[in-house]
Amino acid sequence: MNIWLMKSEPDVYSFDDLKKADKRTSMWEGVRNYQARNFMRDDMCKGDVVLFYHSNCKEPGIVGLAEISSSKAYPDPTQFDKKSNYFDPKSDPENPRWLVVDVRYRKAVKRPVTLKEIKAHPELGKMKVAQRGMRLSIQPVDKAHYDIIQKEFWG
DNA sequence: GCCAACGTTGGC
DNA sequence: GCCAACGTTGGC
Repeated sequence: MNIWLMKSEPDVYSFDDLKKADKRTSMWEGVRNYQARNFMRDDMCKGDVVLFYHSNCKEPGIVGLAEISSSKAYPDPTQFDKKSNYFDPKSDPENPRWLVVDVRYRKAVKRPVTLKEIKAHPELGKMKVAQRGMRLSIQPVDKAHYDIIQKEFWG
């Protein structure tokens, strides 16, 4: 089982939005970065754990736990939707460039694990998300880091 | 709102 | 294939 950190801007799609979604599940649409796409395509498995991270907001940090609920990645419909912000005219419908997975809500944290705390923590500070200039929106998480978060924040 | 860091694009 | 210019991300 893999563990992932997935970023979302709460103004665009928050952890609460996922909770309120039909079946508490949503397509993770709009990924337009090849490295992140490749994680979805090559490495994600149904049941993988997801740390849901709020970015570009007042208090960035991990706000909840989710899981991958599709058995594999599949084409992102928004790439072909001219009205979508995620429309990509260069993507060929015969060979779609961008993929999604389904993500299902699991539970909220007792309190958010803020980026500030992550950076200040001797171990968690080593997480990718804490590193300077780290913009990747889907990141693998070490089990050791997940265990710490689980112990200290889900208790 | 600022701006550093990064990924992508496109001319050459 | 190089690299400058550009657009985006995302913390602050």
